[in-house]
Amino acid sequence: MTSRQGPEQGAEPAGKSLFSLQRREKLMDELRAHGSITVRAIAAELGVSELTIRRDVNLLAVEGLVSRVHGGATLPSPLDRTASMTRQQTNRYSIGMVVPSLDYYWPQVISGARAEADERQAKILVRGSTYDAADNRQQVQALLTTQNINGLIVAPDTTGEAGRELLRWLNSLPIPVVLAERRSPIEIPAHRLEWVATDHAFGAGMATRHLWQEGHRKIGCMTDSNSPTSAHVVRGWLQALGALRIPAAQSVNEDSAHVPTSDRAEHFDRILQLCRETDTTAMLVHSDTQAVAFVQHCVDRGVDVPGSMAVVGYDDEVAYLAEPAISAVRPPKQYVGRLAVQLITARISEGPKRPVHRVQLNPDLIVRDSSLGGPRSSARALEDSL
Amino acid sequence: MTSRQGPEQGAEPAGKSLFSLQRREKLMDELRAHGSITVRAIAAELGVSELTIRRDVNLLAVEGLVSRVHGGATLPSPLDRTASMTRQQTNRYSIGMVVPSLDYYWPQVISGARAEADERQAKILVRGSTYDAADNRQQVQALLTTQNINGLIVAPDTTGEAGRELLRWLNSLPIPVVLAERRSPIEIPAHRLEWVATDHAFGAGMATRHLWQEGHRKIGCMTDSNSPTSAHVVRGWLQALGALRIPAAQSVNEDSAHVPTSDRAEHFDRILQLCRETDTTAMLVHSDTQAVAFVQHCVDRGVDVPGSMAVVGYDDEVAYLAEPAISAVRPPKQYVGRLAVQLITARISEGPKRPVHRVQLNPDLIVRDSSLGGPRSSARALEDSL
DNA sequence: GTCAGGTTGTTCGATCATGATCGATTGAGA
DNA sequence: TCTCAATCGATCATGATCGAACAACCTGAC
Repeated sequence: MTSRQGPEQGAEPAGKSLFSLQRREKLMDELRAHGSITVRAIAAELGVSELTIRRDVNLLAVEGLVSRVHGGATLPSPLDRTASMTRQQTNRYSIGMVVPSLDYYWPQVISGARAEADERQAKILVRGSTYDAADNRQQVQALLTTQNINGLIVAPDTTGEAGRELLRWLNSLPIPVVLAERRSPIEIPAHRLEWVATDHAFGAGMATRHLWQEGHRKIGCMTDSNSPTSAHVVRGWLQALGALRIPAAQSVNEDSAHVPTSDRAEHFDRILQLCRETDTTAMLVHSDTQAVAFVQHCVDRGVDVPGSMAVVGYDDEVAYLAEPAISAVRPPKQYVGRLAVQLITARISEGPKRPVHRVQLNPDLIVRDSSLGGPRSSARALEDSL
Repeated sequence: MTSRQGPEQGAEPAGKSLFSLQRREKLMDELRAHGSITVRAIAAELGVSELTIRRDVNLLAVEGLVSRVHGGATLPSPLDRTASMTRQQTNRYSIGMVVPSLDYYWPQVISGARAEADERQAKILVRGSTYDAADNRQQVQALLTTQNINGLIVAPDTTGEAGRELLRWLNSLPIPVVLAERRSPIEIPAHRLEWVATDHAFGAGMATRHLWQEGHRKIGCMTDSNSPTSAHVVRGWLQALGALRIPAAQSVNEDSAHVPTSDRAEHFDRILQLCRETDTTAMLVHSDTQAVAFVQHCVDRGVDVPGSMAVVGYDDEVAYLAEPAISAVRPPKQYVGRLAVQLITARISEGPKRPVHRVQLNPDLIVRDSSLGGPRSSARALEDSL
């Protein structure tokens, strides 16, 4: 509603008179930028009398937003004895949240975010989107224009030129932005973006090492390149193979992204065939739903799990439902949501002086039956069973 | 983010006068960093009379925030009978902290950690060590056996086999461990180690891009391979060169680690010579102390800074002291300490269910005079001046 | 037009922060 | 234990800053 001028008011000290609210905003900006202000300097800069500024400072001090000192004000300091003891104000922020899916993975992230927001008396406004940059932007835009939000948590598509452009745009928004389960590239244009993401490469590595420790010496990987997670899983798997001195070139690495459900059985048969040919006795399967289907297929084909084919799923939504129950890597989804809210609220209250935070969380490995015991009678069993 | 900052800012002696509250905060910072202060030193540093400092100390002593001693003040000691008995209940946690240096870089990290610990009613026990794995271990061992600590913050040597072994040992300790300004490798044996570290590569990249934007097209790098930071600085610099399409192979990249002070002038002359030969008009210099010496040398040799040689220092301890004042990358040291304490206390109270956190913080670029304006008359001026 | 309510500016005595002086006190070394 | 230099605190002077009271101004409602 109020049209703001440029970042610096520039040449007109006494130009358009600001409303008191804008004055106080400006004052807080200066304060956050420099850590302190003098009444005199601000009064001169805004072209108002010092008394007016003093009144503003008093007002802000009552709200606990600044500490009054003789001659000016500083950021609230614990040394400030006059600080009101009623710390927890009606500090309610509105935080927008745009996630690419409302039925897979993200509900738990949202739940974590909501829990944290409750504790901080903030409100979360969620919008579902897709895994597509254009739609991401549309949803964010909708939040920005229809709601009055103080910060944004978003899990955008970061791939391709559209993804990079989207990141640049997010980086330039006037409100703080935190990416969830996404990283900003090292490029400068996104230098303000903070993020919290699960270290999926670590998780994949952990799963691979677990299979190795159980006795498997050929470990394959089944991916779903539809998901942005898959690239990290493959990276972690390859890294682990390297560390374990397993030749990656001969390892089974199949993608199921574009296999229609009708061809799934055939697809799995081909993978089992590949495993037999390469003596592969264990598979890391991205998306546990896929893992459940794969284990089911193995059981149907008489392939013993885990005796002839050990399976670790990546992600842990339904892995426990299979028979046998599937070991799975479990990303700390609740914590991702919680942390995103923590980052955004801290950023809103501390301003740009706070350094940009980028957090990785390690997933857990939940060991169930599908990966225990090591290969039994090696590839023979698998061969016999077919 | 990049912030423009006048010459007066920070801790310079005769700079802008601070408010009393800020003085007291600064005083507490110093106190937390070093454990004690002298009235004289603080008075000199802040450019105020000793009486003023004494008054501040009295004030803080009345609030129980310091213990007065003859000539200065110390952190509140239980032996101090004058302390108001309004103290809260006993500390909830004791946190050990082992840092490789007590006079460079780390005091500010300690100060941040102590400040955060105060707010969480925890106690920090600091031990100075060296940049050597064996001594790191000894100091940690000493803390473990002589004190009853609930968690450990440590900045160990992570290089070589000794470093890896040390990390394995730290990972296996029965108490939570957080690394400060160090990362654990992707290796599994350190999978429980959490860390918080400045993204020095990002900082170096930011500095390089800043120089590029100022018009420099050949940007060199001077390192100090004694420091564990240097490798990251070089990495960030090279990355940025790549992104800016500056050929790295022909770029000046010199190390000053093993140059004795006596040969320094000669060493700098050689670097200037190299810059002339390669048309290099800007240098990123690791450790701002080195940058100060380098700028001094340039001025002595009649090389105009920033006209003929622009300089950005890495680290911002003394960069503002040079003439001209040196632009510098400033790591968020206070925040590193704060965050380390946050991580360790959260880990202690939430237990192993909490996922492993690994946090990177971005440094700031403080732009001063030594890098502004771009190359003037290119390499000619540099050549003429020699 | 007028009046109420809000915001801003001016004046001036009160208050505050700081430094200088100078005895009183302290404590480390002889 | 003694001594002496360093440190401390009471007091005052000075200049800057603050706040109460009132005046001026703007705005919108009736």
